[in-house]
Parts: sequence; C-alpha cells; structure tokens
Amino acid sequence: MKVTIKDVAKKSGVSIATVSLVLHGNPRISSETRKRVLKAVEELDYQPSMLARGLVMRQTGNIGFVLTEDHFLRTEPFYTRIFLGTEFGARDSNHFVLLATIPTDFSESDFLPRFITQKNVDGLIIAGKVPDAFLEKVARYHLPTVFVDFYPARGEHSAILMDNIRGGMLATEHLIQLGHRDIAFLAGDIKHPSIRERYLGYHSALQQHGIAPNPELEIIDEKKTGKESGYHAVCTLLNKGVKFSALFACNDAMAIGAMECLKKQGYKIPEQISVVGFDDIESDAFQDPPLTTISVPKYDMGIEAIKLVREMIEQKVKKNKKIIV
Amino acid sequence: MKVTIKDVAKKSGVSIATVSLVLHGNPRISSETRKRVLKAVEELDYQPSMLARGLVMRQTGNIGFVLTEDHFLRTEPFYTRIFLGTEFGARDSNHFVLLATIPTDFSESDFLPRFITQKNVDGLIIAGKVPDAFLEKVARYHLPTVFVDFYPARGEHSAILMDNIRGGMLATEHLIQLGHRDIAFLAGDIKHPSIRERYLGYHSALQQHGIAPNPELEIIDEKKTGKESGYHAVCTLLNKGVKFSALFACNDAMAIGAMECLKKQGYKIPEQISVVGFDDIESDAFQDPPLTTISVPKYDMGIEAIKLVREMIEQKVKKNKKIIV
DNA sequence: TAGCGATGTTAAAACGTTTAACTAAGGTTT
DNA sequence: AAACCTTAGTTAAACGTTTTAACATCGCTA
Repeated sequence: MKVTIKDVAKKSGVSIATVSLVLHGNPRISSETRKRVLKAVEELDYQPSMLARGLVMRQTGNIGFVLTEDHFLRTEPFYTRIFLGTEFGARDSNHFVLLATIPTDFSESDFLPRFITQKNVDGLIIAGKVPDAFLEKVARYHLPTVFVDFYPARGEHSAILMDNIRGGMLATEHLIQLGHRDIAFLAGDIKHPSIRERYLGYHSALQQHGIAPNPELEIIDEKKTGKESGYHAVCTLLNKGVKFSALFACNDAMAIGAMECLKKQGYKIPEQISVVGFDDIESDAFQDPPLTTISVPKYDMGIEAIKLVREMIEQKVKKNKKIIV
Repeated sequence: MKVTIKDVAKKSGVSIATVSLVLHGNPRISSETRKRVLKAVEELDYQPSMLARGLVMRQTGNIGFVLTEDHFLRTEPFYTRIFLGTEFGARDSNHFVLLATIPTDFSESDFLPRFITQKNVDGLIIAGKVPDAFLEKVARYHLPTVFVDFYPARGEHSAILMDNIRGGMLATEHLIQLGHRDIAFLAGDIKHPSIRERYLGYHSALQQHGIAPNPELEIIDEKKTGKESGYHAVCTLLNKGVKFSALFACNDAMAIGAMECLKKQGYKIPEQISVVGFDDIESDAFQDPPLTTISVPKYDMGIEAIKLVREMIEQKVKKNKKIIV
C-alpha cells in the first residue's frame, strides 16, 4: 500500500537506518549513498509517517489554535487572518494547526478542546480574549502557550501583541495634525485590554498636545464592539449636544457604524467630521468615503506566533513578549 | 511522564491486552475485571495515544476541511459555520478536523494542502466551489471525499447540498403571494451551480404562476456576489427604467447591498419594494428593515458532512447525495 | 603484526497501541 | 475418564519510525 521507509531502503540497497539518517542530514553518510537514497525517495514519492515519527519522538506535530466562538464568527475576518498566518507559518516546520473554538462564556464546567485533554498538540496558540475559567483549566496541562492579541491579567506569558497604545496615539495625532481639537473616542467593552490601551494612547496623545480630555466626548460604555454599537454611540454623542469635529473609534466596525449614523444625520465625512478606525477588518472597498485606519499586520502576527511556540516547544520554558506595530 | 496503557494494566493487575479489550467494549472480559480496569483508567486519567493507535490501525484520526481563501475570508461566516458544524460532528467519533485554504485561483502548479500530500487525513471535506485544477490534483490521492455546498461538474460524488432550486422557488413564491408580478432577480457569478439553481427555482416559480419571465428584470452578470454587486445591480436596474415591485437576490450580501441602494434612492422597503435574500449570512440585527431570507442550516450541514465522510471511511466507496432545505 | 582511529553502515530497541492466536481452567458430554 | 466446549485472559507480532551502540573495513602507526 503506502510506501514506507523500508521500500526506500530496499530500493536503494541500504538499511532503513541509513535512510533515516540521510533524511535527517546526518553527516556520517557518504554523499555517494546519500544521493542514491534521495533518488529512491524521490522516485517512490516517499512521505514519512507522521504517526510513527510522532510516536518515537513523543511529539504530535500539531499545534492548537483556540479562540472563542464569538471571535471566530465575527464578521470581520480578524482572527481568521491570524489563523491563516499560523497555517502558513506552520508549513516550514511541518506542523499542523488544529483550530478549536470555546464558548465565549466558558465556565469551569465546560470541556476543553479535545486536542488539549488528549494531549494531541505540542503547543497552544490562544487568540483574542478568553475567559479566566478557560485559562485556569488549560494551565493544568502545562503546554507551551503563546497568546495573540491578548495578554492575561495575571502571570508571565509569551504573547504576540500589537502596540495598541502607540496605535491609539498615532490615530489621535493624525486627527490633531488635521487641526482637530474636539476629538471623540468610541469604545465598547473598555475592559478588553487592547481597547483600554488604545484609549490610553488617545489620552496620551491629547495630553502631549496640550488638549484637555473631555469626558463628555468619550463613549466607553457600549456593550459590544460591532457596527450597531458605533451607530448607537454616535447617537448618544449627538443627543448630548456636545461639540466634536473628529472621532476615533476603537475598531473599524464601530467606525463604520458611526459613519453610517453621521451620514444619516447629514454630516459630511470627512469635510465636517473626520473619522479614524483601528484595523480589525478588511478594507471594505465598498465603504464610502474610505475609512482611515490604523493597520494591523494580522497575517504576520500569526506567523510570529507559530515561530514563538515552536521555540518554546524545542527549548523549554520561555517568557517572551513581542510587540508589533 | 505520560500515562500509558501499561500503567493502567499494572494498576489493575491485568495485561495490556485486557485493558485494550475493555476499552473497546469486548464482551469476553468479565464485568469484574472490566470494572477494575475502568477504575484504573479513571484514576490515572488515561488517554490513549492517538499516535500509537493510528499507527497500528493505519488511520490518522484526522479529516481535512478545504475551502478557498476567498470563502474563508468572506465577511459572512457561512463556511465558517459549516466548519464549526464539522468540528462538533467530529467530536463523537473523536476525529480532528484540519482546516486548510487553497488559493482561489488554484492552478496545476500550486501545492495541495500538506495534509493531503502527506496522507495525514483519512477523509476530506471540500466546502464551496473550488477550481477544477484542484479537483484533478486531489483526485489522485483517492481519499474519501464529501463536498458541501458544491457539486463538481463531472463525475459522481458524495455531497451535502441544499435544495437551491426549492429555495429559489420558495423565495419567489413568497413574493408572488405578496401580490408581486414584476420580480427582479439579482445574481453574481451565474456560473456557480448553487446560484444557477436558485435562478432556476425563480424561473420555475414564475412559470407555475403563469408569469412570463422578463429578461430585463434579471441582472445575472455581476462579477462578484458581495454588497457592492447588489448595490451596483440595482443601479443598473434603475437606469434601465424597467418597472419592478419586488426583488430576489441570490444571496444576503447582495440583498443588503441592493437595499442600501434602494434606500438611498428614496424607495421604502418593504412598502414600495419587497426584497428577499438567501441565507449566506448571520441575520444582521442591525439591518433595517430586517431582511426576509431563505434560511440555510449551515451548522447541520457540517455535521452531516462529517457523518458522511465517516461512513465512507469505514465502509468503502459510496456515492451519496443529500439534500437539505 | 598487532593495535588504533576514522569512516560508513547496520542491528536492534523503543515508542504505545491493536488483535489474531493461543492457553488454562472448569464444565459438559459421552 | 477421555474428549470436547466455554470462558476469561494472555502472548506476541505488527504498525513505521528514530537513535544508540555496535560492527566492519580500511589505511596508518608503532
């Protein structure tokens, strides 16, 4: 049936040990034999069995990728893109990425993804904010873990993060540079670390330019972070009757919702009001006017995440922390 | 380190064979011993190694899930939901689902997903339309394959499909029931089988109610199937000056785009013009007015797909075809 | 001429399962 | 009491790798 290392050995007239050594680039093999073996491998299209290899190496060759259902089903392909990055990154170490979602409100009584309980992964990538209950439960398995776009409140961890503070500053400064002074800030779930950081960046930029932050301009109590919230937040803002000429939304979905509301109310964008978002989303070609946004290298974050788990798997523990703009 | 079948055997005072037999529910084991073994399994939290098991059973325990990048990154979580369904369905046979994307314009020279070339899956689920070049290349591996929401043009296959014709009829009939006679049809990529079928359903419903189809009312040459296309299609329609009081869009994204255009032009929905979509999308709570749509049980389609591949893996070949409304 | 160090290759154990074939101990038939 | 079933459990081979230690072979040195 399937072609095994034995077939290769037979065909090239050596032992299976030799074949294995060749495949691992062991220098003790003469280039003479090496060539013969490689030729046989080629001709038979030999693919080593991950199963057998994993068995003896006590590795599964899999890496788990976990996110909440919410994040997976979000309309913006944000984490989806990160996943794609990991998929790509996993190619050159020949790992497979197993994707699993957990309930957004994961509680002590919920089950962990099977690949964790069955020890069917060598490492873990956890993307986006996940419930504490999940973290506690998963910690028991002592798997090399890398967080992406999320850093747990307690403990030291490896993570791939973006510089949200810097991004928040960048966005705000952009608006200030444009001459705006009354800049509104829109956020849902200010408890989410990333969003909180963008908020901090916003503040810090204002301060650096000697603008006093005006709490009236900050809508930070929306429950969600979707378009609806953006829409609703602007309504609130308008109802308050507070004056503003620019608006920084903590993510693109909210920015777009906000723009819809503004357009509906007859405001011209960007003539009358400038809007800046934060890249959670594909630049929506349909958006009119096009949204100004802070871009996030999602794909690369996925690649980096894989690199990092890999390091952690090979060596032992390691608490790293990377920042990307 | 890891607890193996040996540990269980030792702890319960039997041979490893017995443990294995217990775990497989072999009736030859006395309930006496059975209990002892199960207790040991419990106490040690023994998890059989998929690797070892797979090696001897010559199965990997994995099922591959393939879709094009486009489909994966689409803003509507359509295939994402199907994937979630497979994930869930895979639980009770303890399979893992490996997700891989292929380039939307996959050509002969592109690589297949690694899990295929490395024979690291026992079966394949292919979701959505994929290029012929991909099908040809993948066919060489003779993997049990189930298609979801797509049926290749040539050959016999297993597939989980929805009854697009019926759905198209349903949607159209709904509009007819409402008293409409001039019903427009909006489609992008009429070559896509699913869309073509909905189109057929539309026609057939018209005919059944003695309404002559009017080619002027059919916009079937949009390049894409997104909101933009819906928007653009309605523009075309309005520019033609052709009269219509209802509109059936081949998917929700186009329906929403269409509605935006209509609203912008000052039409009242549904008072002046009725719009029906086809469920590719989460009911967008934000949509105003709420969109009428034909619903698709995406999650269940995923579950069914897994069931079907599983059957195919266990037994041998089988060309099945399921229809779901 | 024995001993030695390189150099290249191989034998064999190990990884953790499954399962066909076997055994031992009683129980039934004759 | 010999012959034969049953029943409950065990032995051992097999799956396809990796890797360590051992083994040849050869040319050199002493």
